[in-house]
Amino acid sequence: MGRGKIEIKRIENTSNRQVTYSKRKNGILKKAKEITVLCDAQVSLIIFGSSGKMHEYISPTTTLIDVLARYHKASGKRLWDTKHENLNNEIDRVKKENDSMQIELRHLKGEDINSLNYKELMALEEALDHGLDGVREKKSEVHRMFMRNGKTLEEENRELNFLLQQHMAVEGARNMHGQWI
Amino acid sequence: MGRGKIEIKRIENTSNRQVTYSKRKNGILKKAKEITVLCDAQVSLIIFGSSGKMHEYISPTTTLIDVLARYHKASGKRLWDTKHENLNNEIDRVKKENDSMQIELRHLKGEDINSLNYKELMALEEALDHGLDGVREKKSEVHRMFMRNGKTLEEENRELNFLLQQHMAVEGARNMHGQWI
DNA sequence: ATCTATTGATAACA
DNA sequence: TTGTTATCAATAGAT
Repeated sequence: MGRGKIEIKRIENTSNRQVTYSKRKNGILKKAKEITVLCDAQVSLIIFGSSGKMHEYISPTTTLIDVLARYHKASGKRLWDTKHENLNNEIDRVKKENDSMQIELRHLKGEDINSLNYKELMALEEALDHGLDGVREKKSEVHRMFMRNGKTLEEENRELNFLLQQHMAVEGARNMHGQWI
Repeated sequence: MGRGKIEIKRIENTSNRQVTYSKRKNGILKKAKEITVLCDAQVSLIIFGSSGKMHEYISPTTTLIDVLARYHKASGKRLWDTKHENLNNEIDRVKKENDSMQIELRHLKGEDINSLNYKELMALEEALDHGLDGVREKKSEVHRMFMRNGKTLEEENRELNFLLQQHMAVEGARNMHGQWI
């Protein structure tokens, strides 16, 4: 329905495609509104263009939620049950991860190790030893850092003391002067 | 667009309304398919006629679920109820738990401990020491158990050997008997 | 965006 | 419903 017939296949020219999208999108929205009014129909229309921008029309006599509820009833297809299920699966997945970490943590703290065999205990000991090495090394590193800083602070302290004494000396002189006048 | 122009308002004649509904419904579905193909669009179209019968079109490149997810993202409107929000909260909660355990685990393994202060490092060292004590104790306990079990096995072995010798003696006697007949 | 020659959709009718 | 067809509406290509 235009200056020439077109085949219904992807329009390769990008700008033509976008223009056609815009025109036809308006056309469909208009048709949706019309059938709503003319025929008491309820329409839910959601369109995403290739740019990703969304356009929608929901008959004013209903809501998307309501349409989806009716869709569910009419088609039997699950919509948010599926969503629901996915969320539950996600929770299960994360909780399992959680549990195994929980167990590993307990083991590293020496708890719940009755069920471990000798080999596992050896591996655990090794892991703890390794961790302890790292922590002790870092600890002494921090300690050294602290000592170095402590030295600096001591020096600063000395300097501040020196300045304070100078200051007090000057103040003392001023006060003496005041007394004399 | 027919033998006469019509106003866009509810068609009062029921059968006319139904005929128009049927034709226009087909028209919109066709348009939806066309824009999908021509313009790489994704369309979700759900129509309920006044009879209550549902018709739908979802672009084959997507699913209704996906469209609804994108709708949620694009419009910010919530489609899923409190239940789903609760599930999402649960996921967040568990994931946070996960993260903190992840961190604790790393610390116990001597990883990512640069950000810890001296006090924290001391606590960590203590925890590791304590864990190591527990593991070593259990290890030696298991070792002792094993040794004791080893002894038991040795005894069993001795018994089995004894039984076997008895058995062989009996079999040998039978065979000898057979030869004699 | 806007303009139109054409094609496409459809209202009335059968 | 389905089909036909005179008309109106949508739109492809051009500006």
